[in-house]
Amino acid sequence: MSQVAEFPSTSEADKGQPRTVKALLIIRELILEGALPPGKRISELSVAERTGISRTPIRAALQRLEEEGLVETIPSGGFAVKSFSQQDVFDAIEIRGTLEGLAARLAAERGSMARLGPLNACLQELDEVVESAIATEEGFSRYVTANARLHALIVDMAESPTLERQIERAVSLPFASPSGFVMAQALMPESHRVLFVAQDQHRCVVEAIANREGARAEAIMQEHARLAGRNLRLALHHEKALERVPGGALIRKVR
Amino acid sequence: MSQVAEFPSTSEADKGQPRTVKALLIIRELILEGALPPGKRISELSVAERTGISRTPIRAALQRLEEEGLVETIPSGGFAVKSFSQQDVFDAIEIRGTLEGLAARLAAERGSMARLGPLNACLQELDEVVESAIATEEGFSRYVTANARLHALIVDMAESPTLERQIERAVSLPFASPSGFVMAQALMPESHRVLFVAQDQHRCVVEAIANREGARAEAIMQEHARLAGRNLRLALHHEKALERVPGGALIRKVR
DNA sequence: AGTATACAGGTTGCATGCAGCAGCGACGCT
DNA sequence: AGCGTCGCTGCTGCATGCAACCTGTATACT
Repeated sequence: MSQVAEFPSTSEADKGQPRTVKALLIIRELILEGALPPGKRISELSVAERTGISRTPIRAALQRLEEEGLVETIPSGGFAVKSFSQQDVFDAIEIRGTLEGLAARLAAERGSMARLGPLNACLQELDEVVESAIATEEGFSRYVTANARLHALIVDMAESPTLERQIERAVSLPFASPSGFVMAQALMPESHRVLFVAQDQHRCVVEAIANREGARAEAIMQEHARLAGRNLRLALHHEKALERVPGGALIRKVR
Repeated sequence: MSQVAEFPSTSEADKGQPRTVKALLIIRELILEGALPPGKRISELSVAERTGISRTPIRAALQRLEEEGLVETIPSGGFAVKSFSQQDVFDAIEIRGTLEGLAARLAAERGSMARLGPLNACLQELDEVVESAIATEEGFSRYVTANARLHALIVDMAESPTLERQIERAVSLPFASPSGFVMAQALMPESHRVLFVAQDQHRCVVEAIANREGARAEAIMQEHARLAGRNLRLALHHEKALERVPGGALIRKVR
């Protein structure tokens, strides 16, 4: 895990990025893949050596990661990898559901119906993935992409930059993201059917938005998020599955 | 506006603070009081000169302010003061209401009833302020303090650090805070009675929490936040009142 | 006259030096 | 032997130097 010269999969399109962004991506990746264990202090110098970037941008990246919630400051100075109780994760999911619910309601109340086109297209793509290719690894991958896009489209339709920012932040805890547990589901046959339920909710929420049924859209979206909570509960009993959850290593086994 | 040697009211207890925190407080104050007009680029060097702090901590403070949402990055580099449409402000208030509503529901569902003591004490203090001293300037000030404490106690009772963080962030836009418009109300007689309504909602939400009526607590808290929206609407017609809203200078007159 | 170009000033992004502090280990004292 | 104290090492927080970049202006050319 401690290759000295090379660093994780941030290979593509790193060249033009400013150093700070590069450092942010690298450190986030290191944390999520578990290379930096929770609770451990992150030495600026060691990261600087491993990445060839000087301490200044690394420091900046760590500050941003603290805002994201992945690291925390140590009273005596510096930063440490944060860890999360299971309750924390459930709460994060509930928060996302609440905010996405608000987005869905606003989309229903004030969204421009012109946006329904892309939404429906996205729905249809998800349908195809769920119906046909869901058994394959690549199918899950496609599902994750399309699922993320659908959620983004709904948030867009709310037309509230403030809300968008807030949701972005809520989702920056990766296991709270809409796609957080999908890849884990590939390993848990008993949760395959959850995808059908999820897709049904997708259809219902879009229908509710189209009908300007704000309260309904909100309620569905909240319940939709709770599916992730159920998957988390399942994954907590599957060691292998939890490994596939981004940032799963940060979840404390004992609460 | 450009006093060279001195800076705003950050006089008390600055000595022991690290430079970064000091810079953060100073810059935030400069923005909120309107010394740095919205849209204007914040020159690191000029702030450094005005504060006597070097560029490094100033830069760090600006990054944090960007996360808070008070400044934004300029594509060509550096930071600028952000401005907000009226819709942005309403949305920010709605988001706070949603999150505080979630907090109230969680407090009702899983909060420890031992926490009701301080809550009721706080309620009583608010009662006294509202009944007697509300006509005076100092009365409003006391109201702001106690109101902030009540809101904080409710959030505490939800016992969710994640949610607490998220609410902290939502409230970092100062005009979205529970106390954002209270000081403005002092200047708007027609909104005095709003305080009675607000206090009634305080009582009701605590009662709902005590009875473990989660849905009721959530709904009341959401509606409670919308009072701030009504005050905003009033304040937008009172030039003087808007001046008393922290960060009021950042709200664009035209949407 | 209008436009394009080149130059200059200022500003950021980054690297690095330095001082101060916290943590840790070893040594001496009781 | 146990405990307290001293010294050291490594680290962070901050200051500053430097190069690249963007912007704005003035000039020259069409």
